[in-house]
Amino acid sequence: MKTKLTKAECSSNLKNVIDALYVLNGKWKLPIVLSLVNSPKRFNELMKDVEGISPKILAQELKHLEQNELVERKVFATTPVSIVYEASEYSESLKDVLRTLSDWGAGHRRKILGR
Amino acid sequence: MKTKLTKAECSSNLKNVIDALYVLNGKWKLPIVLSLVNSPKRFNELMKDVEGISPKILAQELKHLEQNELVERKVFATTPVSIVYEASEYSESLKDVLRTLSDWGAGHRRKILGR
DNA sequence: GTAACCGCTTTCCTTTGGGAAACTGCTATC
DNA sequence: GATAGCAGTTTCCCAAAGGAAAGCGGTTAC
Repeated sequence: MKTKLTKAECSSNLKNVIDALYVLNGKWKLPIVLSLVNSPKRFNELMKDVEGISPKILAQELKHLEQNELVERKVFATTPVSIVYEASEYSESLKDVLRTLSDWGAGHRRKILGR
Repeated sequence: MKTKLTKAECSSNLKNVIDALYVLNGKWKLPIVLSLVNSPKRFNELMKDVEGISPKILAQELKHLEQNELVERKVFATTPVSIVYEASEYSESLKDVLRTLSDWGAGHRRKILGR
């Protein structure tokens, strides 16, 4: 059964959607999170794994992701201290979001570009 | 059962997610689509309904949405011709995407801001 | 014929995001 | 003592996104 989105579904949820997009937006946030989901990494390891990112942007995006509790910065009291970034348990909540976006994106590309 | 995203879920789907975000991104695309889902509208009606948008941006975003087949531009041979924009049937496919994003966004705001 | 409406387009400007390069303070190694 | 690595920061620059204002070609109402 096909139904249009209701008015309620539209307007009352727009703010939520915009909030969600704000967290995921930008060129690097998802690549960083996905790299950390594969394995925790140190700053310079991330620099190598996330190809093309500059240290300024990486530092900035890590702060944003930390504030949103998607990434955790762990400091170990070795000498010298070692700092490791890892995807938080909460970042698993993105699973549904990313699967839905991925499915729609794949279908959309097929529809618009035919491949 | 909680599981981390698999490597396959991560890297192979990143491009799809980025494609999806590209279509939805920007300050105005969702407000325009949602306004048109409520009811089809003419250009100047949209200008009033989507508060704060400039004609340049509205025209530009409508073209983008048309290219992505989310919005249809219909020309009626009245005198003078009347032009009506409406949400396409395909735009209903966004329903799942928007519900998922809205749910996550709402939960996320509660988590981060506590409201 | 003049004013007003419709559906835009054009020009110019500001803001934002992102990139390149150099630099910093600390530690460790040679 | 010099060099290198870590985890960034700072400065400067460029490009893309977006906004304000004006204009434009057509139509219709006065």
